[in-house]
Amino acid sequence: MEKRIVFHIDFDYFYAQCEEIRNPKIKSKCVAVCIFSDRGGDSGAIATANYNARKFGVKSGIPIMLAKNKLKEQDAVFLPADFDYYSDMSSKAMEIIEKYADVFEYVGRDEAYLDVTQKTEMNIHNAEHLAQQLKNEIRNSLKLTCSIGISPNKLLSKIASDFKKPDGLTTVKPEQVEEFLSSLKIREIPGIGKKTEDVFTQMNIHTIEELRKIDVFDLNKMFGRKTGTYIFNSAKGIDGETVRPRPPTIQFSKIVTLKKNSKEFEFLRENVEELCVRLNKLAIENSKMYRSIGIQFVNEDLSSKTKSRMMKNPGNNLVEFKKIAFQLLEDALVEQEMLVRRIGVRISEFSDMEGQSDITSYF
DNA sequence: CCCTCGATCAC
DNA sequence: CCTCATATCGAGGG
Repeated sequence: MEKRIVFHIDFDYFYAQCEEIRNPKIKSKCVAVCIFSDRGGDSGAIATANYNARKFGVKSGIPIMLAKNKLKEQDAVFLPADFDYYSDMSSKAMEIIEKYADVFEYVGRDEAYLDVTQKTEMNIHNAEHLAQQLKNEIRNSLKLTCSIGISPNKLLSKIASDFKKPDGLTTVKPEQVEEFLSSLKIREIPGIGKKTEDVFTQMNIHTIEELRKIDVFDLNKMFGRKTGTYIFNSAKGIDGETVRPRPPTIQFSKIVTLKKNSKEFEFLRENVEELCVRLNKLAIENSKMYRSIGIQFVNEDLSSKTKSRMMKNPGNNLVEFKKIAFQLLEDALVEQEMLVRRIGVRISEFSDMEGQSDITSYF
């Protein structure tokens, strides 16, 4: 278990690339894949954009309206997200990728880790050759491009796959780790987002080289034991996480944007009910019972509030589910000042059904 | 040790 | 102008 060779594979601008594959005519244009909310009009956000669009500042997460404004002078297409199609494309690609791995870890529709230590006999040249073959095979069979990072661990490979995109291949050998990381922005470390970055900016810390100078005790004080230690190790490229198949999902959630902002119980109740129905169906499809139920408000100002409750016993009875969800809603509304923009429901603390779903069948 | 809740990340 | 879904951590209270 001493040394490893790990790949991180990332499909380039995945949803937008899928759309280009389906309709190559749009490849020369700006392509933005949109998630429209239930408000109508252009309310919603960008899921992904191709590189033509990114040149104009259009990226995932920004409002559709803003993206349209940025691209108003351009030849651009705005397409509604078609997740079934992307999932199908993803499955086909993952099927190919698995074959190249000793151990395969699915991370999401557009991401995976591979441990290839055995397959490459721990040889970097073999690894680079294998990665190139893999890129070729998925390009030839699906017309899909991806970027791959190769290194001794998951952390470095993830950073490396992001280093050169699209269609990149980046290797970080053990002796190159320090040099590779030094010049990078701390934001490149997965898990360091906007908030964490802001804290370091305040301290005039921008690069990983600068980050390395901070004491682990100080980091622990600032971010807590787990995160502090994680950041400390990451700055040195240290990561012991093994590549392994993903454990089963431990929660399901659904959230909707309300037709209008509101804090009226009856209106919110109807929306919650709909979400309960969909989630309960999902639980049953997956043979899961849940023990915890939660609701979430996203307020007008985008701040959020959650309420949750644990049941004595796991179950998946829709009537019980709704009763608890409505109660949580009522409780949450008591102190509620602001209008609610979006409302969500969550179930967790799963246990498997195992045929004990219907106790009457025992008699 | 268990529960609830907010914060953060990242998509 | 602001989607959707999941996971994780830590504080605070029992």
